[in-house]
Amino acid sequence: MLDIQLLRSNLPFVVERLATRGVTLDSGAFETLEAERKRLQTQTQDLQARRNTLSKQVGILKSKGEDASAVLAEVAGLGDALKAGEAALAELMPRFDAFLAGIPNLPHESVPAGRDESGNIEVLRWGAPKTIAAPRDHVELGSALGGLDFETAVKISGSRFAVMKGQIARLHRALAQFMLDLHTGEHGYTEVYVPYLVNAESMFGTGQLPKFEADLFHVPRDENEKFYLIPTAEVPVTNMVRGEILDAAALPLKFVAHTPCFRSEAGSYGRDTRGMIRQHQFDKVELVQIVPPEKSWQALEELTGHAEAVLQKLDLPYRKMALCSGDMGFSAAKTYDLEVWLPAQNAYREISSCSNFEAFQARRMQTRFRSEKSKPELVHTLNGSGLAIGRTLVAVLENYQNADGSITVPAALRSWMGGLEKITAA
RNA sequence: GGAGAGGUGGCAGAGUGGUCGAAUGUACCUGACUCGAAAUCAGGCGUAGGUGCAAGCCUACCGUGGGUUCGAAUCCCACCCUCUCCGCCA
Repeated sequence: MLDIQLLRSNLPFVVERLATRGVTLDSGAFETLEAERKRLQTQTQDLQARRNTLSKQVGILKSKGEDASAVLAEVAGLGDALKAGEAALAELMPRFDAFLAGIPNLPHESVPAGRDESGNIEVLRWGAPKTIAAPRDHVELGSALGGLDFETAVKISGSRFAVMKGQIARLHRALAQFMLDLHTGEHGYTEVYVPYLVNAESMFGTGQLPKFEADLFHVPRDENEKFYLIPTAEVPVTNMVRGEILDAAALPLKFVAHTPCFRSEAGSYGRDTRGMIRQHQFDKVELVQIVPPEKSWQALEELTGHAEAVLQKLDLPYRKMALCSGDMGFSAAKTYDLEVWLPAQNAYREISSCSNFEAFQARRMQTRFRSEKSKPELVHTLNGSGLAIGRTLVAVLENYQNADGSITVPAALRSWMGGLEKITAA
């Protein structure tokens, strides 16, 4: 959520920054809402103040045993105007809040302008893709090794799910273990285990609701309430601090979590239908940081570096992209995507997304910290995949394939694979 | 699933219709005393919003949402959560 004060004091600036995202803010609608809000609120609060004063007088008069009927008559005269004002406010404020909640974050000044992904800027390229003659894709490799089975997954659930078996399943698990140990051991993150079903307030806090309900899976709880399956650990982990006023000395908070992620992938029916690239369920190791505002830009660089370290230790070629204004997510002020080399696609594909949300999520969550003596101040939040495990598995299979269809186990993973150096057909 | 108890400020804990945003204790901040500290004493100390150049003034908030009333932390209704006991369960 944007700072309401910023919209009031500098609406043209907000309009201009949002335009770089391809978003047109209806400034006329805002000005109308704001004028109405101001009129109703001041008027209603004046009436409330009058009523409170008179009601106090009633109490004083009655305690003295005096007649209060004149005051009671006056306060009765306020009744209708007061009720009408309160009702009008109660009707207006949700519309006002909904308008505000639907506005995406403003891109940071360092974000390149652009309409779509073609405007993204490559800021770094690491590692040289190996030359692989006639590379096979992960579906072919995994199936031949007896470790990837999409047909069975279709029977159990439907499309966009996978079954893994044997050493491939173990490799998948090894990747998660490796990433968790790296981030906790070398990057200073605290491992957390969190719920996979969350409430609507949490989804609102990180910005998935109200705009992106269609991308989420829902689980009914009772007639009035439902849970949402998390689309990323960002949601439960970041919301751990929702509504909190943190001690300044406790910052930064750095959490890492390994969770499954569930996405309905509404609106992407034709894309990446083959293999494990785009699934309804996938595992991810997520990095989350809660930091003081002045530290967040440095933290974004560090956090992205932590995700890059995973790729480097696995010796997987990748490039780092600065997303342009038009390609960023709703809540982000700036995002780096890491894209890993996939030989069979002859392309770099997204494997991590690292963002600084500045105070956008913190304001929705009301997460603040108390710097010495001053008023509570909103924190900044960041997160990034470190990494998406399903896609990392794909990258390992395709980049480490051998001519005979076997897979060399990357050196960094062998201690989690019982020392195994090569995966061959069972 | 059944029975009971309870949700009030950072924490503990009063308050059951009226100058209550809320006693008291504790923690914390400032000052006094002290060579310094402890102890003691005095003062301060919730959040959000509105308005104002500012000092300030005003509004809302006692789990959440409704209701009764001139007036609700307090009364009524619904819901949520926590704890204890029983049952079941990994």
